[in-house]
Amino acid sequence: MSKVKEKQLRRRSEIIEAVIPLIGSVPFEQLSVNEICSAAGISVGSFYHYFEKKSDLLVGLLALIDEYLEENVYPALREGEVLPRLRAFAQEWAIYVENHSLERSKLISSVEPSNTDLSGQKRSCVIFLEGIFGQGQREGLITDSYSPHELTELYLLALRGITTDWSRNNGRYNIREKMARYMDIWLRGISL
Amino acid sequence: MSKVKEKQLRRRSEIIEAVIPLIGSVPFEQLSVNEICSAAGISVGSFYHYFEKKSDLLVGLLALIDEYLEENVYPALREGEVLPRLRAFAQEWAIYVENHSLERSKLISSVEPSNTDLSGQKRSCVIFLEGIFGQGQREGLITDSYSPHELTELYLLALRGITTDWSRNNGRYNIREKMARYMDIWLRGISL
Amino acid sequence: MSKVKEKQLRRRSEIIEAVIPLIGSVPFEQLSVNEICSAAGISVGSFYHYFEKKSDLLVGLLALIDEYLEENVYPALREGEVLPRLRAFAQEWAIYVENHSLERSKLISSVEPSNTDLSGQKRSCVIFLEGIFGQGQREGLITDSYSPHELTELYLLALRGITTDWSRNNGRYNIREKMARYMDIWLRGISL
Amino acid sequence: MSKVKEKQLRRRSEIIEAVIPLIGSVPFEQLSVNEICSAAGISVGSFYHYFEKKSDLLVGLLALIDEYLEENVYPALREGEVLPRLRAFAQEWAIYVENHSLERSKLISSVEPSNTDLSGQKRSCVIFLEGIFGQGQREGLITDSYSPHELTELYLLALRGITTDWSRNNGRYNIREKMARYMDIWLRGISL
DNA sequence: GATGAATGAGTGTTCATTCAT
DNA sequence: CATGAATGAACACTCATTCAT
Repeated sequence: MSKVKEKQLRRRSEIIEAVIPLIGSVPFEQLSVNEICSAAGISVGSFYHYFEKKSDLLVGLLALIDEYLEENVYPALREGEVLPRLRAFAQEWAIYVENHSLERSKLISSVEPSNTDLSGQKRSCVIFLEGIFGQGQREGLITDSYSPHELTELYLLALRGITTDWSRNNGRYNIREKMARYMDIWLRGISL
Repeated sequence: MSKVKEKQLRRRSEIIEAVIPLIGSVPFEQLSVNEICSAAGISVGSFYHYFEKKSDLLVGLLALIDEYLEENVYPALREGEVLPRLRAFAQEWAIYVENHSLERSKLISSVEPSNTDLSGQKRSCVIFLEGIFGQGQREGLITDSYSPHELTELYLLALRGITTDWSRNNGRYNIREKMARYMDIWLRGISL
Repeated sequence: MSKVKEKQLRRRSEIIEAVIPLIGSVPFEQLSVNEICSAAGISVGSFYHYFEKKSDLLVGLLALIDEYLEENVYPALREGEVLPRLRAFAQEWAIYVENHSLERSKLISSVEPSNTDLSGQKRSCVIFLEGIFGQGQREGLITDSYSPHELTELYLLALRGITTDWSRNNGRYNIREKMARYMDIWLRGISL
Repeated sequence: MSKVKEKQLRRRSEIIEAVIPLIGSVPFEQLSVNEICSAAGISVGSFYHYFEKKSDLLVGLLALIDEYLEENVYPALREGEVLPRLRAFAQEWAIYVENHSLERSKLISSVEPSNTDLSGQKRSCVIFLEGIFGQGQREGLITDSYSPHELTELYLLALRGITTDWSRNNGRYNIREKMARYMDIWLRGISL
C-alpha cells in the first residue's frame, strides 16, 4: 500500500477514534454530521473527504471491533477447556462492550446484519466459536441436540441480547456480572 | 371518567389502530407526522389535538401490548406446572411478536426503557413471572442460586434478545421455533 | 374542483408571480430556494408545501406562458392573411418576452425541451402555426419546399433564437424591432 | 513571450484539451473542479496554479473555437462568390459544433456575452462576415435594406439559434442538414 | 511546480410543531 | 373539534477555493 493511502487510512482511524466518545452518549442516527465533526475537531468538508457517507463512519467503527477481537481475544482463547473458554469469550465481549463506551456497544447490537457481514465480523467470530462447540461435543461435554453452528447462533444471540439490554439501560448495571450470571445458566443448559 | 375524556381516549385508540399497519413497514422514527396522519385519515391538527408529541403515539402503541398480555396471556397461564407455563409464556410472546407485524415488534424491543416503564408493561409482566419463579423454587424444581426477581430479569432478557434478533433479521426465520429451542437450553439451565 | 384545491392553486400562482421579478435578475439554477423564499415573502417550509421540488416552480412559470398565449395571442390571430398573422405572432412573442421580465424569457428559452412538452406549450403552439403555414401553401403564398410542420419548426427556431440572444444580451436592445427586422428576412425567404 | 510563460500556456492548453471529453457529457456548471482534475489527471492544486477560477477554463475553451475558425475556416473562405461563402461558413460552423462534442457547443451558445467578447471571438468573426456582406451588396446580390453590420448580426443570430436549439435537443437531429435548410430560407430572404 | 488535505458557507429538502380559521 | 397553511431549525451532503508541505 502506498504511503499516501496509508496516511489516509491512519487519518480515518484518528477521526473514528475521536468520534467514539461522542458516540457514547447519543445514538448514531441521532448524531448529526455537524456534531460529529465538531467532536472530532474537523470540518464537515474534511469528514466527507475521508468518508463517502455518514454511515461509512459506522462501518469503520465496526471494523475496529473486529480488529480488537482478532488481536486481543482469539489468540488468548486458542486453547484450553471448552466451557471456560466459552465463559472467557463472553467475559471478553462484556469487557469490550464496557470499555468501549456505551454507544459503541449500541452500534454492535444495532447495525443491520448485512453490514455486520460486510465488516467480516460474523465470519471470524462464527468460525472461532463453531470450533469450540465442535470440540466440546467431541469431548462429550456438550449436548449434541444442536449442531455446532446452531449452538454458535444461540450463544451469540445470548451475547447480543445482553449487550442490547445493557445499552438500552444506558449502562446502569454491571455488564460483566450480568454476563457471568447469564452464562452460568446458559452453559449449564447445554452441558451434559 | 367523564364522557368527554372517554371519547377522547376512544379517538386516540382509533388513531393508534389506524396507524399500526403503517408502522409495520417503516421504522417509527422514519415516519413523518404527515404520513401518519394521511394513513390515519386525519389532519395534522387533529393528531396534535390527541397527542402532545409524536412520540406519545409510541407510548400508546406499547400500551396495546400490555393490554394484549393482560387479556390473552396471563389468564391462560394462571395455573399449572411451572416449567410448562414458562415455556408457554415464551411461546405466547413469540406468537404475539410474529402476529403483530415485524415493525411493531421492533418497537417493543426498541423503546427506551423509561417509556416501557411509563406504559406499565414491565410491572405487570414482572409480577406475573416472579410469581411463577417463586413457585418453582418452592416446589424444588428451579435453582435457588438466583432470586425470583433476578430469574425474571434474566428470563425477560432472553425473550427480548430473541425478539430483537428476529426483527433485526427482518423476520427471516421462524421465531416460535427459535424461541422453543432457546428456551429448552435456558430452562434446562435453571432446572434442578 | 374543490374550494380547497382552488385556494391551493391560487396561492401557488401568487408565489410564482411574487418570484418572477427575482427570476428577472438571476438564472433560475443559480437561485437558491432560500432566496426565492425571501423574495416571495414565504418560509422555506411553505415553499415546499406548494411545490414538491424547486424545479416545479419552473414548470409553473412555463404554464403561465402557455396561459398567456392561449388567452391573449391565439384568439386575436384566428383569422386574416397568412403573412401578417405570422408577423403578428412573432411580435406578440417579442412583446410577451419583453414584458414578462428578462429572466422569464430566459426560462422560455432555457427549459429542457422535455419540460416544454410536459407543459403542453409546444403542442398548442405547433398546432396553431401548422395551420397557418398550411393555409399559406394552399393559397400559393408560401413555398412548399417544406412541410407545414418543418416550416413551423424553423419558424419557432427563429423565434427562440432571437429570444435567447436578447436575454443573453440582458435585454440591451429592442427586441420588438429586432424581431421585426429578422422576420422580414425570414418571411421573405419563404414567400413565393 | 518568455520561455516560462510559453510553457505555462502550453500546460494550460493541455489541461483544457484533457478536459474536453468530459465536458462532452456533463454541463460545465455541474462539473466539479475535483472531477475536472481527475479527468485531466492533475491535482486540484495544479488546476488552481494554471487557472484563477473554475470559469477561466471555460474562457480557454472558447479561445480554442476562435483558433479553429482562424486556422481552418477563414483561410478557406477568403475568396469566391458571396452566397456560397455564406452557406459554406454556416456549414463549417455546423460541422465544428457537431464534431466538437455536444457540450462544447452548449458552451459556445451558453457563455455570457461578456465572456465571449473577452475571448475575442466576436470580433474576428464579425469583421470577416461584414466583409462578405459588404461585397455582396456591392455586387448587387444582397439587399441593402440592412447595413453589413446588421446583416452580420442577424446572420450570427441565426447560426447561434440553430446551435442552441440543437444542443438543447441534445443533438438528436442532424445539425448540418438543419443548418442547410435554414440557410436556404435565410439567404433567399436577403437575396435580390 | 505539484499535491491533496482542509475549509465552511451553501445547497435542496424534511419535518415536528403551532395556530388562525 | 377539525383543519392544513405556515414555520424555520435542522439535516446530509457539495464544492470552489486555499495553503502547508
